[in-house]
Amino acid sequence: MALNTQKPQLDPQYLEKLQDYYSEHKVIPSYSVLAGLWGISAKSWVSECVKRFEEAGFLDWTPDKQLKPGARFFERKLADSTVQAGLPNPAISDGYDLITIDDWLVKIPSRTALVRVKGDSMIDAGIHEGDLLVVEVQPNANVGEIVVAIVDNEFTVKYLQKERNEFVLRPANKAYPVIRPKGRLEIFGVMAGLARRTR
Amino acid sequence: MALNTQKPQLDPQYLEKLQDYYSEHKVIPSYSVLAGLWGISAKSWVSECVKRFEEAGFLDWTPDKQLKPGARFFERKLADSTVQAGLPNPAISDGYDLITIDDWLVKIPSRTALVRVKGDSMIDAGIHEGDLLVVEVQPNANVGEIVVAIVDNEFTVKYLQKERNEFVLRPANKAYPVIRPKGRLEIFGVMAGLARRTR
DNA sequence: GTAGCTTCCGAACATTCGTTCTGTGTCAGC
DNA sequence: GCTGACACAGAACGAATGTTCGGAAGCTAC
Repeated sequence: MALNTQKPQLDPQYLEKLQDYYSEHKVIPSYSVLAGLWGISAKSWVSECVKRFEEAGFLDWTPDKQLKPGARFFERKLADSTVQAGLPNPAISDGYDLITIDDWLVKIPSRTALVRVKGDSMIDAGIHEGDLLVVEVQPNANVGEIVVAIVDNEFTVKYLQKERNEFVLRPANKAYPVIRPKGRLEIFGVMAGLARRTR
Repeated sequence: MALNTQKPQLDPQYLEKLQDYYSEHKVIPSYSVLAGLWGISAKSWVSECVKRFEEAGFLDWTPDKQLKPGARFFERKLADSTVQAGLPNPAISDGYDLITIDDWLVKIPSRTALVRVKGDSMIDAGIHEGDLLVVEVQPNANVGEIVVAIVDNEFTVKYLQKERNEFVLRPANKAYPVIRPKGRLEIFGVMAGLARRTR
């Protein structure tokens, strides 16, 4: 006997279609538009579905009672490589975790900044030009960490190292020289992750 | 004599308040809420201001005539990283503030999956073990693209290449061999980006 | 069978939406 | 002092919104 799941069913395709719509327009549509999007012809049924998505945490309401994305709206499925059984159909298998990329990358939102990477001086550390560096903003760092420092009023991403009791910035690319700052080394923050877009 | 600027004035504070509202709720509010937000007591005037923001490219309309963020909505005021003295406020990515990292990486949510990278066979492409690969799920790909293929019931990330009219999977690491699949090559999707956590 | 769910449709309805139109106060230019 | 912009307020109005309710199918269980 199957145990009572308690939760009413909700069509994952509905959520996907709404997510696609949102990612295109950056707005949640009205019930009548949603009806068209989902192939439903009764607003009353849309209302019911919305309620379920709300209870599941995918949708929410503004203080002004307008529909908005909920906490779990931006979750993505994480395909587990080991448990894959031949079938390329992702809809069926249950081997998915759901996570949001932002939550995974950013631990302390208030102290986190994003910096666009310029140049290829850190290529050997797998940091490419155009990457978005996730930086935890703090005024100091440990030797060996990848830091974002401010040199000549510009951001620089480098390894932090020590050389004869002085801090130096070492690139991860033999074509670039080690930077030995004259005065105090000004650190903007420490690398906590990165995001890259390739398509 | 000043030349006629043509463009009517529009209060930058209005835009900022709307951006703040949006970044909190991820939705554009109605005219009456906007009126409250802007300290205006006539919807007619809100309508006029919206028109101006629309003409300036900050707001736009969905095909269903709903108000939505325009192309320039996510622009940042130039708090440029290069001109910054001392402590910059989180000077982000070139003039643009992202809604979320997720939004930057994922274009079609319903066809996007995340795959955890195993091994270092793509290290020369800047793909490290443990990285989260953003994959657009599709059954075929172009030569030269980085694909996620299913080989022996496991996900493999490799370059897709052609060799004597046969598809092969080439790693980006000289220590690994080229994979020449026996039968049909089963492609799970194409790499669209990646996320890495280093801390 | 029939009883009880669940899924979905359709109409009715008050509320809210955005537009339009008129009116008021202020400032600039002549 | 008059005129014309411009920035806003306020009312009026049809259209669109989301909710409620009643009912028609379909499936399951007994």
